Amino acid sequence: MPVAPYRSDEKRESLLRAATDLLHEQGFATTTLADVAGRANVPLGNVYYYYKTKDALAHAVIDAHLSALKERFTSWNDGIAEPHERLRRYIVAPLDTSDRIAQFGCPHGSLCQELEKLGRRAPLARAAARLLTAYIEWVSQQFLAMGESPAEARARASDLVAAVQGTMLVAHTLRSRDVLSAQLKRLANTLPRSARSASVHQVRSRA
Amino acid sequence: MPVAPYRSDEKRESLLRAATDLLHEQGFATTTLADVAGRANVPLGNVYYYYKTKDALAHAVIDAHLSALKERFTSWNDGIAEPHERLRRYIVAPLDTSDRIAQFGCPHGSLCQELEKLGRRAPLARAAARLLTAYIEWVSQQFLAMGESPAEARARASDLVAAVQGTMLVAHTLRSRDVLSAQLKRLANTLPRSARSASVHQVRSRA
DNA sequence: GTCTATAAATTGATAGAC
DNA sequence: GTCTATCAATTTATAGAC
Repeated sequence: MPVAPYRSDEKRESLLRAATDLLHEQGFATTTLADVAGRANVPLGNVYYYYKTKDALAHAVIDAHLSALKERFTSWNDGIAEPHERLRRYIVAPLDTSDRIAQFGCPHGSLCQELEKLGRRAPLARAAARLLTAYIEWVSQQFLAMGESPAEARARASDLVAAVQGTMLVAHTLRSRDVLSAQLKRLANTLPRSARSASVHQVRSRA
Repeated sequence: MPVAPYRSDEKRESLLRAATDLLHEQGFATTTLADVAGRANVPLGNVYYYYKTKDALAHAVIDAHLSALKERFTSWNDGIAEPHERLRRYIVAPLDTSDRIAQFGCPHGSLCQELEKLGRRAPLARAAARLLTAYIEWVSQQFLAMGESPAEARARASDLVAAVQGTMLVAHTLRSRDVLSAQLKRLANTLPRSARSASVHQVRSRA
């Protein structure tokens, strides 16, 4: 589906990358469009040609996060046979960028939390919430594939996503990569290999 | 230690209460001093007589949260004999205000997350972080009293606080009191009654 | 101590030349 | 499509009368 970007799309994507990083590092409220323009090496006035409002830019960031998330899920579904092992990979995934997560928190979770506070901009909050629900749905599918009942799978998924998110919050607040690492590893060890007679190899290639 | 408030302290406390509620509902960045003044029925200009800056007001809110937290810990230490039961009470405590937590998230955790983003106002972030560390320290003491080793107690405490915080984030994002309730109850059920030969009745009256 | 202006700074967004 | 200049609104903070 994605084609080679046109010349003008490069600028759009440069702005999107700058905004993605800045929303992670500084949050939505603190990040000004001048910040974004500056990091992307684009004059302030030109930002509005690509994104009509600040909200539209944030919305694009969230959409990009969601797309990337779904690609990761598809990749895990296709590349890892055991749902148990997929979940383990999900849990330890933050270790790939542990320094940034210790410094700035989870790029998805912190967006969810902050945007919920922006009362009149409810659409943005709803969009960010889809990031968390995407996690929960995918994790739930893995527990289903491990033989859990639908209700149990949903509950376990919600618990697990909460534990991962909470871990990132604590590690970020403590600014400690070590806490993040140790805690995620403990969390991975609590994973059951299967529920009862788990029918593995069931979910493939659906994010 | 607390004495009867003077007349002028009433206004100060009214502002503090308004700010506390608004920081929970709208976050720091979204809440204007005009909002606070309005909710406290105080003219905008008068706010600055009691709190020199917005940061000073937020700092007072955090200090008040921390004091309230420590009182709660002391109350639990003194009123509940079993550390295991103290932890259960900690876990289900959010159910006392489940509606507000489902709507606005954890008043402590969301402050931590948001204030971390305000780069140049680092002192505020550090102050908010003390809320989370206060939880972790108290929980750690309970695990110690249950016979865990210091290292294990610290790890378990970090895990438990993360799980509770993550649960509030997920429930808030899903805006679901039911998710909050069910998930916290499951979490409470994972509590061990003791480690090995737990020497209970050890920690009392120290927050 | 209280309150009404209003200053000063920031920032989202636009106009309009090129 | 690009970029400079600027508007308009918001908001922290202060001045100064009472």
